[in-house]
Amino acid sequence: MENVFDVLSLRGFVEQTTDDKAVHDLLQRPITCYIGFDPTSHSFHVGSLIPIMVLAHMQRHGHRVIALVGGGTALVGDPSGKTEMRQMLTREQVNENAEALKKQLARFVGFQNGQALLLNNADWLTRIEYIPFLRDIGRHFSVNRMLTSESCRRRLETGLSFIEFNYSLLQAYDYLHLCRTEDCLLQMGGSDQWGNIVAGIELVRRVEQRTAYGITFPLITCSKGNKMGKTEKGAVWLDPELTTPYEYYQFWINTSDADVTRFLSFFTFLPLAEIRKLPNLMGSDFNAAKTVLAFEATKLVHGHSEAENALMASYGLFGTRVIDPEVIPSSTIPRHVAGGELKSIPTSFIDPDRLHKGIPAFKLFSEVSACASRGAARRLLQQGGGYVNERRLDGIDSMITDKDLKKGEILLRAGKKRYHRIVVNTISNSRQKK
RNA sequence: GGAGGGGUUCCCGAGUGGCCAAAGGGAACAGACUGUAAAUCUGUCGGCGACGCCUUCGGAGGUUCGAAUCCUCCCCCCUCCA
Repeated sequence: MENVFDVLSLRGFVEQTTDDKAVHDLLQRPITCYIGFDPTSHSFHVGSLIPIMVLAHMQRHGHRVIALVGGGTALVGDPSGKTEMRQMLTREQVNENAEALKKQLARFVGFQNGQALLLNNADWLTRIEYIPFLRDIGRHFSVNRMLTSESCRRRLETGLSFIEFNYSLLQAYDYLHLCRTEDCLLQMGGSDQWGNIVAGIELVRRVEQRTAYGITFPLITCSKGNKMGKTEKGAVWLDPELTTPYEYYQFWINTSDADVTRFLSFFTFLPLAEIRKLPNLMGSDFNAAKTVLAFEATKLVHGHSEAENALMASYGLFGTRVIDPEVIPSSTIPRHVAGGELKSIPTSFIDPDRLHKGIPAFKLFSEVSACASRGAARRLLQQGGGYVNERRLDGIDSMITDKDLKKGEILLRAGKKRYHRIVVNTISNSRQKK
């Protein structure tokens, strides 16, 4: 079997390793590896996709993967990067979150038969006794050394509490623990975790006299250099309740040209050879590649049929695209469909009576949260960004009435690409808001 | 515990009695141009059926015709001293 390390490197996942050759050799045989995840939310967002994809690649290449939920470390706060101390969670919250995260993870990684584990470090960290910990673990850490670390130095300027300063000890202890109990010898993480990973490796060497390894991923940014995963509505979540499949699809299709091939290799399992073979993309050719990206990425998180719905809705709104069979042949994207079915775009229901009387457009836009507030909706209309059934509304006094109905629906558009569907409510009392 | 410096609208950061819903920048949004891209230019950027009203400048009171700005108490952060 192919060595994962080569796959990961070629796909751009590897930023740094503790020893390229040794890591490569290590991965020749099935091993156990882990990545830590933050359990402060009950859903991942796209920012966590890189580590998730790495776990998936690992497992696909026969390795056993551990997703470590930092329930214990979440009680402490990580000094690296963040300027603020992390908000602390109760164990119950962490457990709930961990359960939810596991479900999302299960779309990428199989947990059957122990081929993947989800562990919570609260299980061992909360049992630590202070004195033995100091004596057995603490002695191996040099404060001088810790102070020179990038993450500490930055925080020393703004202030760093002792509890945060200890974070890397706990992180290192996790590694030691997993090495002992699960024979885990590889930890991976974002580049901001480098220091913590190395600390763990050193602890393992000193205590167990074993050599452990580490890999870090690059921080994924858009080509513009800002962090990815944000839209006007905030973070892009994997949970369909927080970010619907349609919105998720839209997020990916709005990828910048410069990021498309990179994102295809990061966020899909499509063969690298095919991604590289994309016909030299020119101008609007990029859109075909983006469509594949959006479809595949949505399929991974929400399943094939949701991805197809999102695709159809997008075709209906933005025009159908025929995806050339030459473009990423392995993709299961439907290649010759006509769009139309809009049911997966954000939808609100409205009372027929209200519509009959007429509703000021700005009210309706804000009510269905196509705009953040009525003021924002007024601004939108003033600036010519409000549309009803693709007809631009002029003036802030525009009314929307049942004359605007088309087949019992009204299609609102805010700006260039934010659509919202209004459906007349036939069952009078189920007024729904989104 | 002592001395000093701070907490401003999403973020950074001006503002030290009325001209302040608060400079400037960033982010974001809209329009034009495009390809649901980028860059660029222009506009918007607390809430409200809105030439007015309401709520914001760490929290609570107070002085004043009038407070982000002055006073009192409290909370939090930073620096130095103990």
